[in-house]
Amino acid sequence: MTTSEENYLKVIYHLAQVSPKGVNTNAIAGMLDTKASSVTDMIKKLDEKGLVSYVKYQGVSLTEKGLYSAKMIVRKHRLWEVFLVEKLSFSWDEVHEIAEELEHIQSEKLINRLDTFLEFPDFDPHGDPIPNADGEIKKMQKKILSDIQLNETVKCVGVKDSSVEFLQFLDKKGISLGTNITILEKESFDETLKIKAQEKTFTISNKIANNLYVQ
Amino acid sequence: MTTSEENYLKVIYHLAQVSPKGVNTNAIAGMLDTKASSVTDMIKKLDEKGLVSYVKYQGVSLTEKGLYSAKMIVRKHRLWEVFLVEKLSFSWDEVHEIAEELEHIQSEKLINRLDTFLEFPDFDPHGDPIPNADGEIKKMQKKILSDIQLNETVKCVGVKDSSVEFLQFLDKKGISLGTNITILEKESFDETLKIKAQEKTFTISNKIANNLYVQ
DNA sequence: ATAAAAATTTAGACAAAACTAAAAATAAAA
DNA sequence: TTTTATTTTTAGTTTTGTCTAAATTTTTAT
Repeated sequence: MTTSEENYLKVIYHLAQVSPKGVNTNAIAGMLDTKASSVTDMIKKLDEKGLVSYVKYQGVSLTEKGLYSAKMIVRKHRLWEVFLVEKLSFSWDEVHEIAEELEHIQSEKLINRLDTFLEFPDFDPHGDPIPNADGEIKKMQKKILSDIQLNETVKCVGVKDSSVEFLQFLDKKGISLGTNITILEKESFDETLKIKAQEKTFTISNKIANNLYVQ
Repeated sequence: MTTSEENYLKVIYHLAQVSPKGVNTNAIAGMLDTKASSVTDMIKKLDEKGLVSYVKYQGVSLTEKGLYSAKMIVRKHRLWEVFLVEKLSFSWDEVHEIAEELEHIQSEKLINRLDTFLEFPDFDPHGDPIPNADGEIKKMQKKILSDIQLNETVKCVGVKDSSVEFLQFLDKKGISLGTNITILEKESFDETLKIKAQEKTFTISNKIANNLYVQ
């Protein structure tokens, strides 16, 4: 499997979480920063290889084989992210880009040894679950910060948006995985929240609160 | 720089160690398992990029820029090999193939962090030197086992041939880096050596003795 | 010194993965 | 239900890195 094919599978996998009944061409093109026509070409190729099932104009979905392959790529990506943060002291906003390259290293033995070395982590540095060697994924029960009641205290367990900008914003506010957050005020007009985290009190927008997973 | 370009640079670097006054097309083709005509094409491209200097029919050599790039690729390859052996418990005959992929991961920060994590090793699992971040290489003084005198005891510090077959042969005999070897007999007719290693006595051919570095 | 052999380069072609522009199919709106 | 807009696909090109076959240069041998 080429790097390009792997990237397509991975993107289809992620998009299928949101739209399980067929991922559309334009969405894939958007994620891969490519053109719809290129997507059509590649999808045909993946269909021939039995990795996706594709009906013209009807969108695309992963076959069982394709789903497993996609999960293995995600597994590799997330395990490498753990390695980068835990062993090489990278911060959580630096690891995605590097893992995008590392996820394409082939050796299955390598990734399983890495898994052992890291002591079989269940979640990556952004709180996303790591599929095991069989493709099984541990679901974490989590809520979005905006759905938490006034005066409740919750623990940050993940981020929905893991862009560099968002992660660096959280760093600036002292919020990382495991940080306790208390809801002090809820402004119903603009959904702004006044919260306390790391002994500091400050206000966050609804956009921020929508992208924080808590427990 | 593409993976393909990097592979050419690396091969030119290795071949230049043996023939410093111009590496020839066919040799490169042989190492890369490709055709001479492809090599010519790529060499022209590398020449235009200022990585090699090339005169038609006269062979190719690395420019300063190309030499540095090549050393950085070798650095990455060998550091990853150390990682695989030291941290992921791979054996020395398994790591080359995987490192061939890992050496193309771009991030300079990654490789320097890895270097730190591994505590700045000077040599890889085959005894080959690891260039530092400036491209400097620590030379190890070493001899070939065939040049050692009768009754001397030496320590294995590297292998000239690091093919899977040779390394597995050494494993079978219990020889690894650091193993002490004593020359018990030298058969002048066929250059065969009777040696003692790991409390066992056995005979090795001249071909074997020529591929073992000792100190 | 010339002929034969070997090495190298050129020319033209191909596959993968992308692109542009145009055509076709589907979805949305009047 | 047409018409319009959007999405998707097709057709034809481009780039990268490779190939084969033919031409050229260099080296070796007679």
